[in-house]
Amino acid sequence: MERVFEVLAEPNRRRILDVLRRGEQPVGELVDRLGVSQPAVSKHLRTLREAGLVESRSQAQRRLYRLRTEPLRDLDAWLEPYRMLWESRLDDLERHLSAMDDDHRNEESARSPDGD
Amino acid sequence: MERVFEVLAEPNRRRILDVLRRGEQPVGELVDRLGVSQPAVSKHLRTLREAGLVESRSQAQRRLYRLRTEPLRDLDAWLEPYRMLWESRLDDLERHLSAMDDDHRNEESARSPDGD
DNA sequence: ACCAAATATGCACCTATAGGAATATTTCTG
DNA sequence: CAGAAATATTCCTATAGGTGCATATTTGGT
Repeated sequence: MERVFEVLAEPNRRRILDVLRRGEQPVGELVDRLGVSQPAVSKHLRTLREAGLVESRSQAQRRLYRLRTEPLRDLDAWLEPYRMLWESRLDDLERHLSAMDDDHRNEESARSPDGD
Repeated sequence: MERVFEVLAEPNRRRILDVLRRGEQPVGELVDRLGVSQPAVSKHLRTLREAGLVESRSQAQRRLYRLRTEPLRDLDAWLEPYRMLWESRLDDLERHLSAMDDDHRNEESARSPDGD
């Protein structure tokens, strides 16, 4: 999980994934679309591959890269408990309460029933 | 978006968010639970705060921190187009096709109608 | 006002990483 | 096998980030 975040933190890598969302692409295509040097793209692809975010196959001298969704599913899974927070509007409630009167409150309303 | 990924890449910061999911907490509580030095926790909290992932209010000498879900919603939104890929099982299809015959395919099947 | 408690900040050190330029590697073509 | 096309790797440098330690800051109590 840590690695996935680190890898996705790089803007050009996210751009690569964006492009690959449209389908398999050779490296040169990515170089053209991103306007980044070929070595830089290759390095990012290596990083992405090692993180399992892309995979490649060879076609003559070219390497065709495509997306792998598995790590993104992990990310989605990581996000899930947080998603529940805003979907249940629990955070809205919290924010509302604290916005009303920030100084005089104590912590009663802040702790969920599931204390520890 | 970039910043959110960078900030979430740090394991201790994710652990902080995990704890805050249970409700507002003072810094000392986080220090105890994480087993990380107090200055380290404070710095992480600062980073999280600047990224909008937490907010704090003062209660006497303590600062109570709580989660902010907004950046996580952004992350969720970023993830959405990718989620569509695996939910529609499009990625399975791609992988299947390329597994069948890796060498003889050309790029017709790789490009989406929305070329650029 | 002074001391203690809780938290934040500054500094130094180390490690990881992105990018550029040059070069190595792989694979096709003839 | 030679040469070209496409991609990968290496070396270098600059920069950012995490941690520990010491210290500054804020706030409450008496």
